[in-house]
Amino acid sequence: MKKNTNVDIIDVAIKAGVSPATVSRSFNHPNKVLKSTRKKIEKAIFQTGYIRNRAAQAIQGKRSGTVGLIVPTLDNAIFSNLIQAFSVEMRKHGFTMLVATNGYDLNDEYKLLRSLLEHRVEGVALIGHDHSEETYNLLDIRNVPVVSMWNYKEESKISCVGGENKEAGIEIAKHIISLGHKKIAIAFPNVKENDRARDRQIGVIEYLNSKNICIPEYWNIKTEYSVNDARNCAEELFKNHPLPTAIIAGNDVIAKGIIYAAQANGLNVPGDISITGIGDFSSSESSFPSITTVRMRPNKVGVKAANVLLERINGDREAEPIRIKVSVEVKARESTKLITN
Amino acid sequence: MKKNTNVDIIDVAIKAGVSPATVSRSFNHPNKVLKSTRKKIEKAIFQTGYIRNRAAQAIQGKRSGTVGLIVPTLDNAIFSNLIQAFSVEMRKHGFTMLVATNGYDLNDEYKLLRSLLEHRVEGVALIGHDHSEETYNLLDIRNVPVVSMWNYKEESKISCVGGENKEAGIEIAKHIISLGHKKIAIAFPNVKENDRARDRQIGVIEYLNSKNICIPEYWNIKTEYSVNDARNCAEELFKNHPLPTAIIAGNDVIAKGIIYAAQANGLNVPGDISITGIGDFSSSESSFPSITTVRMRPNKVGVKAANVLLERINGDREAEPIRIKVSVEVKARESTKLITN
DNA sequence: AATAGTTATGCAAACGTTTTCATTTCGTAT
DNA sequence: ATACGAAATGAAAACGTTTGCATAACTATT
Repeated sequence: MKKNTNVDIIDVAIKAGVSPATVSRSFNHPNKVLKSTRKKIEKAIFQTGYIRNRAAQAIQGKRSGTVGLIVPTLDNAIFSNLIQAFSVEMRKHGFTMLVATNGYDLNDEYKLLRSLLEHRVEGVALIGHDHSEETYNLLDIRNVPVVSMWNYKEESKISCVGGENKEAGIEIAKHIISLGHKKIAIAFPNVKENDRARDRQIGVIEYLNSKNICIPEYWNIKTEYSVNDARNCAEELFKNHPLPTAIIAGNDVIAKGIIYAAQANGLNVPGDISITGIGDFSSSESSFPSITTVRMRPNKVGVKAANVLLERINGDREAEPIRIKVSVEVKARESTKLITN
Repeated sequence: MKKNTNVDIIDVAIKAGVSPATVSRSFNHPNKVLKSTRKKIEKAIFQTGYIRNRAAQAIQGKRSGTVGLIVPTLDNAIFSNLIQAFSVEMRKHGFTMLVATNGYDLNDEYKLLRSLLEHRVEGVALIGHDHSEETYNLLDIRNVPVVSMWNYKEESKISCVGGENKEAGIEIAKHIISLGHKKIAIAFPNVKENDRARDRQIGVIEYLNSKNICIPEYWNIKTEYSVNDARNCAEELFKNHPLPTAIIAGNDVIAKGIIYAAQANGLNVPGDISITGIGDFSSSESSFPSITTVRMRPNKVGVKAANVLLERINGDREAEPIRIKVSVEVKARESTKLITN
C-alpha cells in the first residue's frame, strides 16, 4: 500500500493540467471556475488522494474553518446537549469545532482562549458571564467574534444567548402556585453579590406578590450556596417557625440541603412539603426524591448561539453585542406535588 | 483601544533584539536558548501582545498541536465522561482537541475524518469498531495515528482501548447468580452477524454453564435489536412457557422491551422477575424501573486511550496496534433483586 | 470582421513559521 | 595567551496555500 502524505495542490494541478491557482479557486470560489475544469480537478483530487491543507489556508489570515468552544466540563447532561446542538449547527456552515474544558477555573479559561487563538479560530463560544478581566481584554484587543451561551444578561459586554434568571424565578413560582400552594417559603443566597440569585429572587417575589402572597420574614431563608448551610438554615426554620407547604430555593444545591433537613425532621417530601430548585444540576434528576427545577433549553440555546456567532464572523465586527433571550422550562419532578387538603 | 491582530514573530524578534529563529526556538526547544535571552523574548511577547500562529507552525508539516475526535453524539452521559477524560489527558500533553459528531452515520464519519485531516490533526480517536472501508483505508494511506475507544477487540485493525463483550456477559451472569437466580432466560439478537452480541452471549452461557445452569431452548429468546420485537418475543415466552426468575438481555434496548412485556402481563419487575441489559444507554438510568446493566469505565478508557494515541504520535508509526482491555462494571439498579423464596 | 466587454486562467508574491547550516561567542584546558 | 569544542544565535530556504494583477479566450455588439 502506497503511503502518501505529501501530495499537494501542485500535484493536483499538474494531474488536472491546470495551475495551482485554479485548483485553489475551485475550493474557495467554485463559481469562478469553469464546470469542465472543476470536473478535471475533482478527478485529479480523487486520483492523487489529495487532502487540502487548512493550515496553509489559515496562514493567509482569512479563514481557518474552526471555531473554539470553552466549557467548564463535559460531565454534565446540559452542557452536552448544548454543545451537541452548537456543534451540529456550526458544522452545517462548514466549521469544525475545537473544544477545551477549563474545570470552572477562570485562569485556565484564559490560557485555553490563548491556545484557541493560536489555532486562529474564527470565533469563540463561552459559557455564562463569569470571565476574567484578562479574558475580556484579550477578546477585545484581538477583536474575536464571541458568544456567551447559558444565560441572558441585559448589559453583557459580549453577545449572549440564554435564559433569563428573573424569568426562571417567575416560572418556578408560577409552577408552585399552580400546584395550589399558598404557604410558601423561599431560600436564597446573599443576593447582594450575585446578580443571578438576585434576579431569580425578584422573579419569585414579584410573581408571588402579584398573586397576593407575601413572604413573612421567618420564611425568607438566607443561606450560603452550599448543601450543608442550606440544611442548617432549613432545620432552624423547621424547629422554630410555622411550616410552609412549599419552599422555593434559589438553586438546586440549596434545594438539596433543604430536602435533607426535611427528611431529617421526619417530613416527607413531597408529601408534607414541596421543595424546588433552579438550574438543574446533573444530580438533581437522579437524587431521591428527584428535584423539580427550572432549566434552560440547551438545544435552542446551542443553535441560536451558533447563529449569533456566525453572524459576528461573517458580519460587522464593530457592531453592538447581540443578546437573545430563550425561554426557560420547568422540569416537574418528584419533589413537588399538588396540594390536596 | 488599539486593535491588534497582526503582530508576528518578527515584531517580537525586533523588540527583543534577537532573530526570529531564536524566538521560534524559545517556543519549541527552550533549552536551546539562553535563559537571559528567553527572558527578553518573554518580555517582548508580553509587550507586543503576540499570539503564536499555529497554522504557520503546522504548515511545516511537523506538529499542529491538535488531535481529532469523532463521536456519534455528545448527548450521552458515557460519551461525555469518555470525552472529558480523553480531553483532559490530551491537554496535559499540550494538545487541543477538535471534536466532530457523526450521528452514527459512517459515511458522515468518513467526511469528518477528511475534514480533521485537512486541519492536520496529529492523531484521531474514534468510538468502537464500526467504521467504513473508506475510513480504514484513509487512515492507513495517510498513516494517521489512531485509537478506537469503547470496546476491546482482539483482531482490531487499529489500536483500541475498552471493555470486552465476553467479560460483560460474564459479569452480568455473575451478578444474576449472586442474587440467587437459578431459572434464567436469555434474550439476544441474531449473533451470526453481530460479534458484539455473540461475545456477550458466549460470556453469559459459559459462566452459567460453569455454575451448572443450562438454558432450555424455550428460555433462549431470539429477538431483533428493537424494543418492540423484544417485547413481542418476551410476551410469547410469558404466555406459552414456564416463567424464569431472571432474564439476561443482550443489551439495554432489548431489556427495555422485555420489561414492557412483563409489565403488560401483570408481572412486577423486579418483584416477580429480574431483568438485565448490557451497555448502559442514557435512558436506562432514568427509565422505570431503572435497568441493571453493565458498562464500560469511561474515565479509565478515556485516559488510557489518550496515552495510547500519544504513544502512536510520538513513537513508531509502523508498529502493531496496541490493544488494551479495561474491565467493565456492573451497574446494579432497580430492575434486579435478590431472590428470597 | 473588428471591437469592447466578460469570463476563465496563469504567474508570482505574499502569509508566519521552522529548521538546516553557518557563524559567532563562550568557557576550559593547555 | 592560545586553541579547541560546545553552546547560542543568525540567515535564508522551505512549508502549501491564496489572491491581485495580467493575460488569454470567449461573447456579444456593431
